[in-house]
Amino acid sequence: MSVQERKQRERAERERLIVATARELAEQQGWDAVTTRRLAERIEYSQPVLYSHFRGKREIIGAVALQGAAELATAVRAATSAADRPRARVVALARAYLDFAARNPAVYDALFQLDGGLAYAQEDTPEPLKDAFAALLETLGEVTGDGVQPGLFTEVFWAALHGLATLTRAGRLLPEDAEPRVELLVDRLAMV
Amino acid sequence: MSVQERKQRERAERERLIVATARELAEQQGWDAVTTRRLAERIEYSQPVLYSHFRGKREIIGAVALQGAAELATAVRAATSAADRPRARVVALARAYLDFAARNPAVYDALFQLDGGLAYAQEDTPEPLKDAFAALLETLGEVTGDGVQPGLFTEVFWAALHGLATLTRAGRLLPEDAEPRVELLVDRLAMV
DNA sequence: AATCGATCCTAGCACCGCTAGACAATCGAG
DNA sequence: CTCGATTGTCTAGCGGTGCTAGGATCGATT
Repeated sequence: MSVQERKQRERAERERLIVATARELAEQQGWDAVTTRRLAERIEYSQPVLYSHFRGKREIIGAVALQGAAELATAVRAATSAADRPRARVVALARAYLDFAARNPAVYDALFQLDGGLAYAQEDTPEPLKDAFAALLETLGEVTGDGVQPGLFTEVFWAALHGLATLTRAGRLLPEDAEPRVELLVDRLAMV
Repeated sequence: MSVQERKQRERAERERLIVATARELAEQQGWDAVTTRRLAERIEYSQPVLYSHFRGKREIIGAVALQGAAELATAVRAATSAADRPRARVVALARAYLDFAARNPAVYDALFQLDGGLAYAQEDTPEPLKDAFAALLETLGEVTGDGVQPGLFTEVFWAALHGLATLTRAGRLLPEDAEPRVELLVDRLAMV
């Protein structure tokens, strides 16, 4: 029995290695550089091994995305829990979100820009994604204002953050004015 | 002389054909399906002809993007000019923007999602892009509110719209609630 | 120790963006 | 009108991509 268990452990370990390597390579040189050949070479296995763990490249992207979603949720919760007043919590949330996107561009791309084959806003949405949204909802729910559904408010606030994150990263917005943009967004959207 | 002129005209015509075909193909089957081979086949020329008009595929995407920017600006101006009160203009702007993104997903991708090799937020930004931003600024400038730069406000509002557009298109937001999201966004962000 | 199943790799498919070089059509000079 | 030069286009091919079939090899079990 323990032989099989060891094999399973090694297999799981190798799968982690694949995801970590893909993520690392993507952060270093962009997702375009993450080819199955390069990835296989880095983990020191041949290409087909990748396909014994994942259906294809998109599933590898999806795995990185799920990892990122969990980290994003953690980062947001850590930032908001450190602030005591509602407005400060929202500001902290916004900063943490944009900071995460800026520091982990490849992961953010895997989450929201690339096709990782993940289902969103549905019944079978993976848990980490639902939880990341929940992390936003926890803080934004208390500044939603009257007559508005917290879920709807969170979607709009999230969309605004997402827009800022992607447009900034794509060079459409200059990063210098990031802070006043956050201030403006929070001042107007959040009912504090 | 007129022979050369005719050739130039034919060349320009063929260039339009390339851009139009690329756009059409992208809208029909997505940008992944826009390969140089398929594109060449559709315009009934060989691949290298494409490279006598554009440096490469990204420049073709860029050409579609510029076309889209001009149309977006037109659509926004048409929508806003049909409304008489400031709030109605902002709502019309938001609807027109999201509508454009929903109706021309491939063009919207070329503009903001893909790499078309275009410069943004800079000195040498192509005119259509600057003009599209100007179209937003014209309407949003009058609802910016005190103590805020219209440019900054426009960036934030635009980012929110962009976020809604992309997240909706990617299946991250359900399209059913689009209208209340717009209402919420305008109610909160615009100082009417 | 022999067997047999799991595991992995080599080799290759069809496709991608892009380009060198051959070829044909057209133009201008004599 | 002829002939060389120029312009335009195409065929063929390069190195790369994601992905997979099929053979080889290894190791656990009998």
